Amino acid sequence: MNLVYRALSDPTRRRILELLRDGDKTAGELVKEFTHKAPTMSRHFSVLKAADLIQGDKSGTTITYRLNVSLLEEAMLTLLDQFKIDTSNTVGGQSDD
Amino acid sequence: MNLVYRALSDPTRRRILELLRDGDKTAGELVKEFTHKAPTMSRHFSVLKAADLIQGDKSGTTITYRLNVSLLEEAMLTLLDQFKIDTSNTVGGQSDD
DNA sequence: TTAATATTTAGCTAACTAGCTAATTAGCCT
DNA sequence: AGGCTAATTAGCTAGTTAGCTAAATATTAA
Repeated sequence: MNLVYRALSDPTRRRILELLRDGDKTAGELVKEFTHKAPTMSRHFSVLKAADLIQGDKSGTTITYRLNVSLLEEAMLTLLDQFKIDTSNTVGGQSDD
Repeated sequence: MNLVYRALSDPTRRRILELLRDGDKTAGELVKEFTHKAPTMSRHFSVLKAADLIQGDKSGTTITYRLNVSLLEEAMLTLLDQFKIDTSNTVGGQSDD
């Protein structure tokens, strides 16, 4: 869980996750969306992978990254639960406590 | 918002927030709950204050810290929203855009 | 095998962070 | 004023992190 917090603590990594919400992207496509150099982005990818928030599928020389939606959701909900926050007053939420 | 992520990225600070969920506590009371020295804890308090997650009320020589529940909730919900997570379908849900 | 491309790893630096001790500020009490 | 307590600020160190360039790895194409 700590890896998830660490992963989310960087704005570049949060932006990567947002971009992947709109569909899978290759490492190169993601790099183009930022001003950072490829090696810098690569390390961000591995931090996200370590937290299990994304997953990379290698095909030939390109790696396509995919958001691990369920794990991100789970992480978020665990986070909410940790602070006992009731989501019933938001989009589609239901009370349970 | 970045300050919130930064604040949440440290386990000691998350634990402080959890403790404050159960009621207000003075700086000294919080210090006793950890093995860290007072100055270390004090800096954690100021990080949490900078993110507006807690609030300190000084009365005499003691400072009572209180969780800023609504801001924590808001931060969490903004977080969920950023990743377009629907809290009604919990884990393994469907996409919606 | 050589070249080209996609991506990562290695190795560096500057900036940041969390911990510490010592010193400081501020209020209370006699 | 002087001492006591609560808490913070100052200043240090060790460890971590995010950025870079250069080098390595791996795959495809000629």
